[in-house]
Amino acid sequence: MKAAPEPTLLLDEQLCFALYAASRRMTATYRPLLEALGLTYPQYLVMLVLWERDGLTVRELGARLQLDSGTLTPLLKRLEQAGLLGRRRRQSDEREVAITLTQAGQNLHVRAAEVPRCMAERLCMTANAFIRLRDELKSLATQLAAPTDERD
Amino acid sequence: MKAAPEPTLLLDEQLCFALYAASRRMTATYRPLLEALGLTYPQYLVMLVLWERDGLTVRELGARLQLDSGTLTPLLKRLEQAGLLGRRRRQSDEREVAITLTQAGQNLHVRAAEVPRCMAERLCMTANAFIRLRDELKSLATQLAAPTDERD
DNA sequence: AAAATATATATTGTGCACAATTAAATTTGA
DNA sequence: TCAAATTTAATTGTGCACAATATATATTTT
Repeated sequence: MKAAPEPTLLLDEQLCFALYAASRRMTATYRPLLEALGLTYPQYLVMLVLWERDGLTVRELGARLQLDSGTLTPLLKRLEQAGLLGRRRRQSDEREVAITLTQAGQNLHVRAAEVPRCMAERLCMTANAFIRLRDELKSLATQLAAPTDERD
Repeated sequence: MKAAPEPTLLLDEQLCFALYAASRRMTATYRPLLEALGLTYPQYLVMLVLWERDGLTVRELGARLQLDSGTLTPLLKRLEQAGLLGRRRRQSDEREVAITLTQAGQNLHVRAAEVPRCMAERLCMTANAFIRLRDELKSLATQLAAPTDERD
C-alpha cells in the first residue's frame, strides 16, 4: 500500500499553471486569426453565442460565458461601436438589455467559419483526443464550480 | 472511410472555451486560499518560482511564467510594497533587476504549503488523472508555442 | 574608440476579469 | 397597496495580459 504523494509547491507540478499557461497560449494562437475579423478573443466568444441565438440579454450572455456585467457591458459597447450589434432595453422589462446582431454582425459569421478549421489544423490532434480533452476540462470546471462541501 | 467532422462555431464544442472557462474557474477556486496569504493568483505563481530559486532576474521569471515586463514590473512592485521581496539592479549588468525574497517572503513558503493540499482535496481526482491532464495541457501549450509551419 | 546593434527593464495604452457599489425596474408580501 | 426585497445593468476601482514604445546599458562592428 503506497501513501498518497504529497502535493508540492513546484511550479512544474501544478495543474493550475499548466491550465493557465495553455489557456493563454490558446488565446495567443487565436489572436492573429481574430484580428483579421476585428475581434478580440472574448469578443469572439460573445459573437459565437449570438450567432447561435440572437437577441439574448446581457444576463443570458453572462450565464453562457460565465462573465458578469462588469466585463460584458464595456465589451458589448465596443462591439456596438464596431457596428456588429445593437443594445436596447426590453420593453417587457426595462431592467434587461437585449443584444441584437446587425447585418454586419451576421455577415461576420461566414468569415468566422474558417477560424475553427484553421485552429483544428494548428492543433494536430485527432478528433477523439480533442473531444476527450475538451470534455475533461468541462468536467474539471464543473467540479470546481460545485460548492466546497460537495461530495463528488 | 468516414470524412473528418467539420469543426463548428458552436460554443459548447470549442476546446478553447472549455480551456478558458476551466482556467478562470481554477483561479477563482484559488482566490480565497491565496487571499488568506495576501496574494493574487499571478503573484502566487511568481512566489512559487522564487521559492524554488531566489535571486532570479525579471527576464528569468518571465521566461519561466511566460510573462513580459509589462506584466511583471508592476506585479513585482506590488509584492515589494507588500514586503515580500526586494528588487535591485545587478552590479555585473546594470540592465538586469534581481528579485530577492525578504524574510517575510521566505516565511510565507511554510504557510503556502497547505494550498496545494487543499486544492488536491478540492479537485477529487486520482493522482494519475491529475498527472495525465496536467501533462496533456503542457503538450498542448508546447504544440501551440511551435511556429505555425511546424510539422508535428 | 565611435557607431551600430542587441538586450533588459520600464512605461504607456487598451482590453479584459472580477469585486463592490449604485440605480432603476420589478416582484413579493405583510 | 405600498414598502421591502429582489433582479438587472451599469459604474468604479484594482490587477492582470500584452502590444508598442522608450530608456538605459552592454556588446559588436568597423
